Amino acid sequence: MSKTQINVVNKHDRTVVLVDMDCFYCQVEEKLDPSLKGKPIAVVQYNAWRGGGIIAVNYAARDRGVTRHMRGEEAKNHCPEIELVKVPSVREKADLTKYREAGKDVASVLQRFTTLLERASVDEAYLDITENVRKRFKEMNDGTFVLTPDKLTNCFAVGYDHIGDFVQNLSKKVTFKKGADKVNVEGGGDEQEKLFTKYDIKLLIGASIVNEIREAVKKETGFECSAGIAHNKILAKLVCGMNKPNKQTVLPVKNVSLLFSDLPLQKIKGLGGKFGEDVCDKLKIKLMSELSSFSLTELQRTFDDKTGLWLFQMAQGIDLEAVTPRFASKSIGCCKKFPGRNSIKGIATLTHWLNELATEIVERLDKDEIENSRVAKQIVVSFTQKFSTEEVASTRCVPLNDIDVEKIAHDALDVIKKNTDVFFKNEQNTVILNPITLLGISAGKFEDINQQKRNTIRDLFSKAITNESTKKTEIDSSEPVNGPEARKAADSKPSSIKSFFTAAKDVAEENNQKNEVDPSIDNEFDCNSNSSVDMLITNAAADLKTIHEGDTITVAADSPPVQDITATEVNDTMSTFDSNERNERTASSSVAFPENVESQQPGPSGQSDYKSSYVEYLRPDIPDEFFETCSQCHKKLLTVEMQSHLDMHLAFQLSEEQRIEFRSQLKTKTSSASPPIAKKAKLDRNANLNSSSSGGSKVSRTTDATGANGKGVLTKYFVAKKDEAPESSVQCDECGKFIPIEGVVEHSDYHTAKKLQMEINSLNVAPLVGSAVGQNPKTKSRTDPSTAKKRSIASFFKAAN
DNA sequence: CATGGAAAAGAT
DNA sequence: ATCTTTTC
Repeated sequence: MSKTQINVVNKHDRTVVLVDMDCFYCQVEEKLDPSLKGKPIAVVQYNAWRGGGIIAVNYAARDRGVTRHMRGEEAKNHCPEIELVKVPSVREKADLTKYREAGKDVASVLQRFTTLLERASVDEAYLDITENVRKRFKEMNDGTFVLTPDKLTNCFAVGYDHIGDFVQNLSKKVTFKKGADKVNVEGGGDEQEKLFTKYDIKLLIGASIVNEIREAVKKETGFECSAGIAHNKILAKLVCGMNKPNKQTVLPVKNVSLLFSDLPLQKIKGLGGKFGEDVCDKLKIKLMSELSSFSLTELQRTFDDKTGLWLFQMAQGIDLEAVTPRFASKSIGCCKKFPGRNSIKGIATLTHWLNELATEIVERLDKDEIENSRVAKQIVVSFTQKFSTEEVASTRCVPLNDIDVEKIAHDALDVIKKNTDVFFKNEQNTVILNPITLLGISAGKFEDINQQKRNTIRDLFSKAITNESTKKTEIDSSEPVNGPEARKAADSKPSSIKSFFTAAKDVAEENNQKNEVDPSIDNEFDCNSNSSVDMLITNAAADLKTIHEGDTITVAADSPPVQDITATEVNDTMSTFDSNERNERTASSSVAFPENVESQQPGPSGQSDYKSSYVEYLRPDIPDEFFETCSQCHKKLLTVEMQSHLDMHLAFQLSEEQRIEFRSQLKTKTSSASPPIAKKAKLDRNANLNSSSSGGSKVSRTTDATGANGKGVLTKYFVAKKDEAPESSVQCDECGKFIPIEGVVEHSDYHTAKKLQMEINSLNVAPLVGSAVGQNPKTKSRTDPSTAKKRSIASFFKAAN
């Protein structure tokens, strides 16, 4: 961490987890056939040719040198006793259904821990557990949770031989002081280092949560997984692979540079392909550590604006990409290759395979409609043709209105034919001139079923409805559109919903009264801050070195639980957001959550509401004396984070200057003249950061145009909210946010819908399914062992605190 | 002819 | 809308 350290907005605020199932397909097969347990196995598809292609290898077989990328026969050579499990073929095509189902089971368990779950693939998911960490911290202060060594089994910390060393290291630096509003870090070291320590505590607490998550996954699905715990997605992902299987790894902030010091650049997600190679070539480097010796300007000159910034940040371990909640995939597709002699040369063959593919997607779309209350509106047909020596890939889209095999297959054939001037070779129009080597059909552009109903109704009566009712419609539709959540509820169980609302409101009003009697926030700082967390950590550190499975170690029994620690104090202690995102403090005791205010207004979709407010997911409240005013933007900032903030201004200024220069260069050239780089992969991450020029209000006066797009996101970062704390608010038990009393019903609506949807999905609630979508006997009833633990709907609205 | 199938996301 | 890249 030398001079190149430029800190951009809150790089350590979040606690992000990547959960990755260990050799997932193998585990699925082992679960289905327990006799395979303990044996070396590999999952293969199409075992006709050379034993089939291996798509998964369990650890017993890996120990014998078997790897992916081998054919079944080679695997047998390395490990004669290996069991090659064949993935089932349906319609002469590999059928991955059981793995998808198993993946859903796992994700359903994960989803119980946070709604901020993003499925990255069939066996991987990102979780943002920032909020869970905050809650647990509160529990630790309350004495309701004790961080014992057994909560960190199978847990590793990058840079330490043993997780206990990490804990020990932390506990030496951290104490809680009476009346202090935040973690007190002692000893030498600058503010930055103290901040790091604070962030490490979050990671440690996160690790204990992840341990429980993985335990739940194992208990309820039988599957084992590994996890990475860090402050962002890329690091979580990176670190997840470091200890496997059935282990988890946390990445302490200050050890990022240690990790990068010998890390091949290609290991970073997004740099594994041609682009990563290009970066290495152009910069003449191999390791991540070498990347950090380039300035932002250099990187932006060598690549483009966005890419340069991304690389620059990545070199510091910064990745600001949000965990975007998504359970269901955005597209459903299938494809099949027909290599070499297998290429499709006749229309009959083509028709046949299009029908096979169409059959599969229809099957999957039907199921998807029931599970996710949505219908695809578009089909994308992909096909590759052989033109003598060259393979030419094409994709064409066609609108999708009814989910019908014949129709889809026909449309697909149609669009393929239309693609080439001369499609047929012979006069009978039966032989294809350019044989087809790949066929694919994929469905996407999903629309919510309930949303569709609303739309039709609105269309039908558009002339008749008043402005008022239009507004109402939009409010109703403010649920996530892309996500699986928050659907179907209103139509499938209206009466219940209504009673929930009533109950919710009652509870909320009650709670609000309580709230007003509560001691004010300002008084909280007078209460005795306990040292329990410190003790817990210290003791845990000491014990961790010698613990064994099953040991029970009680710590902090001597620290009396402190009752008066409030959420606010916890927030402050964990200081989760950059101060320029904070609200002005108000005289009232309520904490302002502007995103809640926004969410009650008619807006686009719940999804985008979420996205734009995501940076405000946590909104702590901190007394004024901890703030300073930034000389650049005049925003109030945490003193402790001022230096980082100023660095950020500098970074943005630099990036803006680059951009202006780049634009003026562009204008002098003709648009058609594309530099050789143009063909390169341009990884565009962090649109929000890039557009942040508008945030530096001082800097970007000249180029306000960019602001139009980026403003919505950026203002969240840079503009302090003005409105603020509703007089009376109540904390939502679900998400921890403070809801103005008059908005409780709408807010509850959102959670209720989510929960209902989850129940409908994960339990076999036949009546609900039947009434919402046409009865379908094929409806899969996945059993959810968590049923017993599931909370009652009513409890969602239990009074906060 | 040979990992193959699948999905996301960005560029244009 | 189509093509490309990346990843598992």
